[in-house]
Amino acid sequence: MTRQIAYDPIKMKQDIMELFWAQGYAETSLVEIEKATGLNRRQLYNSIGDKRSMFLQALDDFTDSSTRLLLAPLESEMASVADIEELFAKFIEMAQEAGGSKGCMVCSTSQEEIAKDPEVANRVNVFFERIRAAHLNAILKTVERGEIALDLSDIQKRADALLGTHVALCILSRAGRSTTELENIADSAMKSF
Amino acid sequence: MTRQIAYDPIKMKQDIMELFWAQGYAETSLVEIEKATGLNRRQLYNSIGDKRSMFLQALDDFTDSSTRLLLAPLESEMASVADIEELFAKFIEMAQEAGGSKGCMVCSTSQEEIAKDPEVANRVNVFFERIRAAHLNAILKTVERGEIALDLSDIQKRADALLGTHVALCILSRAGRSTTELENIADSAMKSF
DNA sequence: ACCATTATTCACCAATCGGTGAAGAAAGGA
DNA sequence: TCCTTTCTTCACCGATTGGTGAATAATGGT
Repeated sequence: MTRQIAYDPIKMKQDIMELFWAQGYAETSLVEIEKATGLNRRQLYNSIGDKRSMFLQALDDFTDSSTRLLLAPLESEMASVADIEELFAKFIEMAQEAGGSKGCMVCSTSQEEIAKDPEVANRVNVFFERIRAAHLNAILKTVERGEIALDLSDIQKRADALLGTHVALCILSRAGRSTTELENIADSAMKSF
Repeated sequence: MTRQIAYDPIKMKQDIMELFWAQGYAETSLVEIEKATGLNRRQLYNSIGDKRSMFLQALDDFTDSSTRLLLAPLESEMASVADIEELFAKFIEMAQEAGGSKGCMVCSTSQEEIAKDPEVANRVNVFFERIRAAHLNAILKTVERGEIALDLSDIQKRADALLGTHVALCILSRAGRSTTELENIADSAMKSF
C-alpha cells in the first residue's frame, strides 16, 4: 500500500549511538551522521526527528546495551562483589583495545552543555542511579548470603564509593591513562571487601 | 612611541578561562568570548592568537590557579594525608555553592574531541600526573614522619587510587550529584589511612 | 492500470562558525 | 607638527551549521 524503508533502522540507531558516543553531542554534525549511517538527513529526520531527538535515542540505546553487556550481572539475584571486580576488569580490558576506550557515553555527556537539557539530565541521573543501585545490589546480595558482614549504612556508602570508582575508570580510560593506573584504582576499591 | 592596549590582559585571560571552563572548547564560540571579555575578536586575535591558542592559554591559566588554590598544600614539604582530606572537603564545599560546581577543566577537557590535539593531550596528562604526584607526596611525607607505615609500592598504588577519587569528585560534582554521595566517595577513599 | 500513501532525493535556506583586510585612531619620539 | 608604530573598529569572507520544501519514486490494495 505504501513504500517501505530501504535501510535497517536498528543498524541506523546503532551507528548514530556509536558516533555520538565517540564524539559527543556538540561535536557531531549531521553531515557526519549522514556519512556514518549512509543515509541523508531527510531520512534521519523523518525516522527519528531532529539532532536532539537522535541524541536522546542514542543515550537510551547506550544505556540499554551497556546495561545488558556490563551491568546485568550486578543486578542479578546471584550478584556478588566478585561481579564488581569482573566489571572493573572488563573496563580495563576494553581500555587496552586498539584505538583505546571511548569510556562511558553517560559520563562524558554529563560534562557537556547538552547535559543541562532536562531530558538529557534526567537520563544521565537515572543511569548514574542505576549504576549505584547495581553496585549496591551486588554488595547487598553478598551480605545476605553471609559471605561478608556489613550494615545497611555501610552498604550504601560503599555503593556510592563504587559509583565513584566506576566513573573514574570510565573517565580515565577515555583519557588514555595507563593500564596500571586503572588497575590500581580498581584494586584499591575492591581491597576493603 | 606606539599606542597602548586599553584593556587588562590578565582579566581578559581569566574571563576566557572561566568561559572555556564552563562550556568546553567546542561549545564556546568567538561571539561568546567577545561578550565575556568585552573585546572584539580582532583584539583577541592580535593579543593571543586563534581559538585554539586561547584554549591552550586557558588550560595553562586553569592549571596554574587550580594548583595554587587547591593542590599546593599537597605539594609542600609539610604535606600530610589530612591535606588530601581537606582538598576533598573543599571540592564538596564548592559543589554546594549556588550554580553548582564547574568541576575540573582538565577532567572535562579530557573527554572532548580537542583532547586529541597533541598540545592539549600533553597538558591534560601533565596535570593528571601532577595531581597524582601531589597525592603521592602527601602520603610519602606522612610516612616519612612515621605517622603511618606503608612501603613505596603501596604508596604509589594509593596515589593512583586518590587520583581516581579526585577525578570522580570533579566529574560527579559537575554532574550535579548529591552532597552525601560526594562525601561517601571522599570518606571511603580516606578510610584506609 | 490506477491511486493513495509513504520513502527518497536534491536543492535550498537563514544563521552561525572561525578568521581576516584595511581604514582610522591613539601614542610618543623626532 | 610630523611620522612611525601599534591598537581599535568595522565590515566582510567562505565554510559549515541544523533544518526544510517540493518534486520524484516505490509500494501494494483496489
